[in-house]
Amino acid sequence: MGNAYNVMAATCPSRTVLHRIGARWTVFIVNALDNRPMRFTQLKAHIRGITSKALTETLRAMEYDGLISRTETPANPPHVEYALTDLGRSLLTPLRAVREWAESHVPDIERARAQADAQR
Amino acid sequence: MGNAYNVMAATCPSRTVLHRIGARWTVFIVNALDNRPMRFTQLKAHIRGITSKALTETLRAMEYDGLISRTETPANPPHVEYALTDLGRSLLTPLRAVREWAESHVPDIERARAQADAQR
DNA sequence: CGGGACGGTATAGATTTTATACCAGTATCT
DNA sequence: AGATACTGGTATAAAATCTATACCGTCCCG
Repeated sequence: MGNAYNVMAATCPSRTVLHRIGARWTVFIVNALDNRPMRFTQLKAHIRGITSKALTETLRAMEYDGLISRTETPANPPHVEYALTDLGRSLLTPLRAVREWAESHVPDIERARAQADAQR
Repeated sequence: MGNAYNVMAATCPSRTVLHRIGARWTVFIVNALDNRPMRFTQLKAHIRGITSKALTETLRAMEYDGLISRTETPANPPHVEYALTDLGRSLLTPLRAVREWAESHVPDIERARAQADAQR
């Protein structure tokens, strides 16, 4: 019982989905919201190096896709919380694995690069 | 015993790694080489919509990072085979999960988008 | 009144991706 | 012999995306 979608097909909707979840900052936001909701400035501080614009745009796209919820509490200073939805939480499993792979294979990659550099 | 790397730090080497494995076409190539080596034109035909340039550059970067091997067999017409290395195969597990998530959650995402569109 | 926190926008420049064409070497067809 | 096709790519320019930097309005605190 495979499903009908195949990312290898240029026009398959799953490719759009893969493109979205593979976007530059999505993996960071999903991992950041892992176990707690976060506010805009918290996210910006936590994901070092992201600009407000990139954060805003990625959050908007993820909200549109139903991966996160945006909750505005009327108060001042303004209080806006972002949290993973159930759908977003289901994405956490694979994306956490990707993050963990990156963090645990740095030495392997550096070794491969050094070896490739030495070869020439 | 966590490791010393953290992708949330702007200058952590793991971020460079994450950036590389999150690059546009890496997930496609890793999944395509899943169970068999493939030649350039096979890959290009299998991953519908990729251009020669994107394929060449992604393959070169992945080879540099030690994720794939490139084997040129002296024959004509030219015969060049790309295959996952052990390191690349270890990346297959998380990236296959990402691909599968994309393929299996298309209806959820489409539903969320339709609902967001309806709301305005 | 001055200054800061919050949740962002605006604008322009840099980088990356895509589209389109083209190439050299060999083999095969006519 | 000449035309054609397949392989594994390059070259070039245009289009899309990402980053850097500055700035905003509202409110509160002192």
